[in-house]
Amino acid sequence: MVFIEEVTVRLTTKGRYAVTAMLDLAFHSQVKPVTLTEIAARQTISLSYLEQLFARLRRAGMVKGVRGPGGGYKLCRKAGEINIAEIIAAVDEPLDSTKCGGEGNCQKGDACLTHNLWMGLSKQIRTYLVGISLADLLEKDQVQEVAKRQHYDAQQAIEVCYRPE
Amino acid sequence: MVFIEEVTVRLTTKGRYAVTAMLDLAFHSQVKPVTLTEIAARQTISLSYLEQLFARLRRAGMVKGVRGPGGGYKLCRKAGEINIAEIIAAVDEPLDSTKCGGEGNCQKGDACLTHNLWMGLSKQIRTYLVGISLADLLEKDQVQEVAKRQHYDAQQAIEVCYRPE
DNA sequence: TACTTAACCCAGCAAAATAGTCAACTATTA
DNA sequence: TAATAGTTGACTATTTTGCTGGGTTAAGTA
Repeated sequence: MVFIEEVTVRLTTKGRYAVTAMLDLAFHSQVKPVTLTEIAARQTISLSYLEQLFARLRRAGMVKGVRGPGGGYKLCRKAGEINIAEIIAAVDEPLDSTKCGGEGNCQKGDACLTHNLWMGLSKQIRTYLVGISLADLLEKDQVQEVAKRQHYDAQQAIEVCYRPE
Repeated sequence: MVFIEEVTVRLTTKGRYAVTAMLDLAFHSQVKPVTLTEIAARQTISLSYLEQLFARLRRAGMVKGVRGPGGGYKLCRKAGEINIAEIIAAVDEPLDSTKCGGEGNCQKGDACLTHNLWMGLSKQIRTYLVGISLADLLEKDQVQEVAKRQHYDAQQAIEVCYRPE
């Protein structure tokens, strides 16, 4: 299976709003749908801005809108099956970030070298965030464990070589 | 001991430029200082923008400028002692991110709950990035290969620019 | 000393992203 | 039918981004 991976992770206030809102939703929508008005009030985010964010989250298949009285938003999947990276990716524009798309025009190797280094790091960060779900965050105790485990894994992955002085 | 920790990590294009430039510097400044003009050319970042970024990196005590001919920038510390989180923190404005600074005005517990969840995650991400140094990135296997090839190119370029005495 | 180099500093500026308002719609429920 | 709440789009203000261009200052070199 081949994904066109979105390697570049941006972690802006926009993403923070989205994650915060999704956390709020995951926490409150277990009984009934949650209106954006409620989330807006609780998290002090403007309603219209939330509407924009949730339009994207909906198109990404992460939430479902229920119209009419008693309606609101609910999660399409379980909180454990929604990770942080996809929330951020849903609200952030792709912004391809590769000045030399793939290979082509980077004759000067140095540019591509550093470029690839950054892409590698970015991918690591992404992998890290993929490993954290909404449910992980809601169950605080687990979070710490998961975090430690993933930190270790990631470090292994890049073959850290700390030189003692 | 109490630190006023900068918990919120922003990962924007600005931070990417900074990390990319620092990687370039770490890679090339082992022999002599590297000019911003060189980095600008290699990484296709405007010189003036690099100047802004390096002004911050310098104030953060990560790089040192050497004036005059043969000058440029060099790292203040070893590449293994400079981590990604501090590079990003140096160029990004603090942007305190806490709407309820500490405790005060969050009577509604839900808001603070979600807020704390986010802060917890943000802190994890920060911890993750603190654990990755410039040296870690440079010491990846694939890098070394490319690096060897490029060392020749780089030398050529230097000999072209600077006439050997 | 004069010249060059390159860091350092600053004012401003266009484009983009951010965050939000307003208004009109549609689907659902009571 | 009326109220609710999602859906959509156009439009605005503010901030950030990335850059241009003009300097000044320190350190080498002829």
